[in-house]
Amino acid sequence: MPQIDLHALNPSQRAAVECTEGPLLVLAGAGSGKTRVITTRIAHLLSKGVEPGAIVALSFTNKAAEEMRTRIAKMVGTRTAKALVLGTFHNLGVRMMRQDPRGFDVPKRFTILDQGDVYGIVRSLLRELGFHGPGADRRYDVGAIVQRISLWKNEFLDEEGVRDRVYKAPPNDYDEIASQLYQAYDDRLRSLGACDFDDLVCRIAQHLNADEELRAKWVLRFRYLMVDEYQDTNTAQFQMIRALLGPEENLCVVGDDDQAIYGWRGAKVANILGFDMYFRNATVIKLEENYRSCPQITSAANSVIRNNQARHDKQLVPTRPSGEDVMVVTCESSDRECTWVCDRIRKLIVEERVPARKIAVLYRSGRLARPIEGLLKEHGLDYRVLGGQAFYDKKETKDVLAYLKVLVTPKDDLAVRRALDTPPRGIGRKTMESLSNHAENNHCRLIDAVHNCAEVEGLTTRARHSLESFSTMIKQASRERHAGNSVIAPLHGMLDAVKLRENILKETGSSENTKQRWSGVEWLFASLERFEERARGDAKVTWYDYLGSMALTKDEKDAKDDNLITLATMHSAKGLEWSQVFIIGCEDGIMPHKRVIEIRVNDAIEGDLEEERRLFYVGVTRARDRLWLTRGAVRIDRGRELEVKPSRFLAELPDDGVQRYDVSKEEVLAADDMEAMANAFMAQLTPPETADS
DNA sequence: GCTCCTTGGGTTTTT
DNA sequence: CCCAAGGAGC
Repeated sequence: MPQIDLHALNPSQRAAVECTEGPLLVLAGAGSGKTRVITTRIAHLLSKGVEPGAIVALSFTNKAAEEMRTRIAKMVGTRTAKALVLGTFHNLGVRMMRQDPRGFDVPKRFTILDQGDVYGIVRSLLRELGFHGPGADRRYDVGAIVQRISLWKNEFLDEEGVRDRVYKAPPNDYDEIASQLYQAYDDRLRSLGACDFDDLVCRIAQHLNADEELRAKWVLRFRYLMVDEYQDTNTAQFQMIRALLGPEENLCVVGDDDQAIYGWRGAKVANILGFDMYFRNATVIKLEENYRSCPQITSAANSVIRNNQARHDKQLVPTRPSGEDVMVVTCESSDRECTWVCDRIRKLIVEERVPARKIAVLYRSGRLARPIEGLLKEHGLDYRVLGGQAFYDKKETKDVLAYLKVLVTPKDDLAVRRALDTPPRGIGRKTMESLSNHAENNHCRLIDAVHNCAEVEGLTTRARHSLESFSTMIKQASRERHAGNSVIAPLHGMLDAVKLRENILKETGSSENTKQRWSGVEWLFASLERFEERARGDAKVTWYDYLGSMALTKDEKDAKDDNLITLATMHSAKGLEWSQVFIIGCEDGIMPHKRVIEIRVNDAIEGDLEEERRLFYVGVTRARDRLWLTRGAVRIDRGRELEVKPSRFLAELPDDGVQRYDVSKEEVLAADDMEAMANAFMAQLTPPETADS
């Protein structure tokens, strides 16, 4: 039995661990030991004899889930930890669908689309429906449409519901177009036999709610549910949880409404704000003791977040002794801000001997990182950048994966299409159209149309030749694969034949960039090899499993061990902490962001000032020991210079424990020092008649 | 069909 | 200023 040291916990933490029955809301302030409570609670359930397979713990990222598993494994052993149902919402969704495809109305072997696939589909629908392409009056932002479709889907709207909502709202091109695409998009996914990420949650919720028998089956299996980062759940996720809940309602949610920063992608703070209204018998436990930051920082955080209306009343109570004051630093320009911050970092590292890994620069938008990156490089300081662009998969990885899929799951039309597309081989829109027409008319897959290209109508000789050699290549590789019982050599062969590497080289230009890109491909091959090794030992492991897990996992090379300065958006900084933190660009228009203050047509969601404040709060609470909030009086934005006001959140900081500091004045002050000293000298000779009070 | 240039748009991101 | 997508011209 696991050894759990309950005495290492404070009273509220212990209460959260020991409250195992019925609905429980744990409001876990920043730095309050949340993960520890979750893991200990699971260990406690196990020690009471609950089957590991009956405990479900859901989180939002693979990383969070992984961390949970490692920490639990340390307490209860790897064996037991493995038996827990522990993962992301999407992960659990896939597992359930795989186990019972019929129940959830998906094909036996459905594919999972990632962001890039979805963009591609919406882009081609836009063209097919005449919104893009010849005769179109303007170009539309694909992302704005994808976002709408996703938001609507997560609210379980059908076509009619969407029309209703759009009809009621003020007229907006994007709502209009997205509503017209909504059904077509869903049809397209079904004809592809595919699910997007939203489906993995929505369909579970919908089918469990519609089918009591199906629901009963799953409810029997899962007896204790836990959800981490509950403030980030959306409507679909809430419905999924609710549907999995048995009559005992053993649901423990952990989160912090003050750190809800994903409203723009559909998260509903209302889920956590209204938890104790929805579950009337819910226990509510607040974890307010903060083990992370010094009192100056917690007090700054408290003082800012107090200004939000919609929140559970709570505070961060510091447990650490007094430290350094929070610094609010004003510079005359964004350039000066950049040099000042980098110089301060250099001093921290060189003079104060602070390890680089303890330092972070946080910002509202990725663009602000660039000048800092440049200057850090000049100083010879190494850094890593979190968040930013890498969110939809790297092109080259997806290309290689497409060729792999053509080999192992050739009925995947999207993969065939992608492989045909890259690198360019004289097959364009026209040819592609002829192929998919043929496939549709003959009720076959795209790959069959390629192999039978002799029968496809409307092809140029050139295109036909190109298709023939593609087809030969695939067949040859496929033979090799079966002969050698491995996919690696034939895959390499294909990639060499189409000169994919050379193509990447040509596209990227800079050689450093190319090296980096190709290293992603090498990583992929290494993972392929590991997989084949595993599959040889276990016949149940299939390519289908591998590809499914690829769609849901990223190649995150954890640079935790490297001693690097961190640059991060405040969004991607959530859940992390550093000893020394700089938050740059503390200006109105940047933070809060301009688009929150003034709404634009392609914004699907109304800007939320309170969410911006929460984001600032998240940034502030990342700091353990020292915090600098910096801004410029002038910002160089897209080549033009703009006068900017200080962030309105700076005015919400307390006077105690905060020092305001003007970089330009300090320089002036240095010059003025002489004069000040002279004055003091004079004052000594002729004391002032009145003293200020 | 491919390449280069124009055009328009620029917040945050996980699965 | 900097990037990506689409269209014109080859």
